[in-house]
Amino acid sequence: MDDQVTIKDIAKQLNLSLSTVSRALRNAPDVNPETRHAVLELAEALSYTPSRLALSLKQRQTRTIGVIVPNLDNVLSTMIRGIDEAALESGYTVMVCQSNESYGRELANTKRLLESLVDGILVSVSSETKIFDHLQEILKRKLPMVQFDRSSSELKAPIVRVDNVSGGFQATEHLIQQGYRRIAILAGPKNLGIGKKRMKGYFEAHKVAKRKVDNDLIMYCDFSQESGYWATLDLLGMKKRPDAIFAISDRIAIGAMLAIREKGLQMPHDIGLLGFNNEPTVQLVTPAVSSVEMPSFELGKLACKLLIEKMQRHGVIPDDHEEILKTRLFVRPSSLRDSSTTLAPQRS
Amino acid sequence: MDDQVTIKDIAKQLNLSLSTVSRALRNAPDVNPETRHAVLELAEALSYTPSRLALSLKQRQTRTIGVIVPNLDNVLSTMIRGIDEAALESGYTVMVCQSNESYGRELANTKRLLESLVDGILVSVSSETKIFDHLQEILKRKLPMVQFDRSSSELKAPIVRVDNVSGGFQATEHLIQQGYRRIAILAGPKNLGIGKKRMKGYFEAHKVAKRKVDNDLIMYCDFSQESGYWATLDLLGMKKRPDAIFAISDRIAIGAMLAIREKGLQMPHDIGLLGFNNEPTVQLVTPAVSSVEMPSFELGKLACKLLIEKMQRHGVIPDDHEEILKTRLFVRPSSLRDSSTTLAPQRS
DNA sequence: TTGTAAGCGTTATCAT
DNA sequence: ATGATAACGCTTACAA
Repeated sequence: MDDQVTIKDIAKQLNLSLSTVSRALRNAPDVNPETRHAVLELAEALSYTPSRLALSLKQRQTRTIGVIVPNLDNVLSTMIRGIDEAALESGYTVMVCQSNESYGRELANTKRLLESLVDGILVSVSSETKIFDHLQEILKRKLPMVQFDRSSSELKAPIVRVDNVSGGFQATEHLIQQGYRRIAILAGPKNLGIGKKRMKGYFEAHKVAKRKVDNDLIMYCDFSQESGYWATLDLLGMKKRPDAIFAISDRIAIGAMLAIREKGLQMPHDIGLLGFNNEPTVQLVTPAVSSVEMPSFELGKLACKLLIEKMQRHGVIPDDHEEILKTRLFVRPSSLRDSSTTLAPQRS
Repeated sequence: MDDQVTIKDIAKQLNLSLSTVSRALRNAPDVNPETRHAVLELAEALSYTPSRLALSLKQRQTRTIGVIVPNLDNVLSTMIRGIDEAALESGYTVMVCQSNESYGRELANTKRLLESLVDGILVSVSSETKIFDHLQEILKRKLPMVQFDRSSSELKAPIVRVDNVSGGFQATEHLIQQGYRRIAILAGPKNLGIGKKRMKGYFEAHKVAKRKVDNDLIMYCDFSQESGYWATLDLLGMKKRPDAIFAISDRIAIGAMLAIREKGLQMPHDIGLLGFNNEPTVQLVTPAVSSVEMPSFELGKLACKLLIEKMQRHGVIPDDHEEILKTRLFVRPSSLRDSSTTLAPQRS
């Protein structure tokens, strides 16, 4: 196909041995300055590029990190930016595989990464994934792995995530403080850890405020806007409808907003609304929607750094290591009923 | 690091030669069924994974496609999904490098991909990139390359993009039909081809309608929401202010919307607004903003298919090949002043 | 300071 | 039907 320039070509033209050229190229100490100069010059002239393939095969490491994500939404894109940055800083290349929320694709991707001999893997588990065999296989091969954002306790690998319990607590506490009394939660898919944790915070906040939770106000749904919409219509159709809704993602919250609008209810007066992720969109709708922000960029960066540490200093990071980042609540008009409360600082 | 299971291990345990094992594994015709069976069984038991590295080195092809993108925004994420799908269908792996709109990063990424011996490259040029040396280098090495979405005529490589002139035309024509007379354009960065083309459509629509363009209504800006905001404030501060704004991206349009709101003007009555990309956000703001949609998923998929074709059948696709997809206008309340016009079909 | 040769995991060519 | 050997591009003892 393409005639790659190799060390051989340089050696031949300069009447040197392969080893000498190799050494010159890598600035080894024991090589004649003139020789080195000649080699470097010719390499430049031929626009020689070392073959990472050969190098990797030889050294049995690729300096590549595989990333498995369920999609490329706003939050994950930001995390990947963080991952990218950390990887670049340490001279690693990142290979992103996106499973489109499908178990089958995640399986295929994992296989690919395993074959490609990546040096380590960052994974955020697809919401659809219930079987972890393929990821267990990674561990079985002793390939360093770190979970980020969405994680599973079935996998014995370090986790970097936000404190979802605390995030759910912040959200619910705020709603309670605003005088809302029947706070519903749109909790996402029933089996998803992230949802369970945010819901735990929701319960804790109620407990601290000495309030009971009405179990009818707990609604499971998909992660889609559609699903948030339908779940909310259900909620609003109840005889004793909720006076506030905490959605565990902004996407779901937007769906809820559409349903609320359709029913002609006013936010924040008739009903309060609060989401999670603080995506740009929630600032633009009317009224702007309150949301819990997670430090996505930092989270990605940290996860990657942790993985690199794990890769380079084998065994230093225990498998049950958890790195937990704080969330931050952004209060906006959708949940601000009590005018005596001041708005939290907003992003520009 | 990790003790990979190789063909050698299998050969040793079965007292076979490497070649036989290799053949058995690949279902070669001339191998004893019993032998094959034994090999396959042991391979399974040891969870043997072929080394793509060794294979690639041998065959001088990686079955990997490198993708260079300026960022991972909504549009590009969707395109990448399309790319992914096409690649998967043909058994290729995709390696996405995101330059974060920075020339330096794009340079580093290109170098990496070149070293990694990808079989082909899909590139969407960063808006900041003015020097194309690194991409020229790709061509110089005869590495198959296809440009998608944002492209440069300086690069002699096929292009897959939408018809931006026609998109700009659709947008402007619609605004004219709605009775707007002073239509401003937020044209993005001055040197960007995509902006120039959409603006060309803007001029053509005026010409067809036999209207003059007031050059004061042409505003250049960044691709950011911020920039759209400030540019719009400028526009609205003019003595003869525009009565409609066509923004060449939704991000910019949202910025414009914020400025319009701030000035207390009503859409679509006082001023019309229309964006480009049809991102989910524009449907959610009030009023919902009209936008020109480009078929991002299909575009990515097509670009990838074209690249694969170019890789597999060398020389069949000429370097000046252009694949041009149609845009589609979604009319929403932000630009719907004339109530006799019906709304175009919306997405669910 | 430079050269020789073995090896990374695989396949292809030629023998047997 | 199976085996031996060279090769892909590079590094690295060891030797000169």
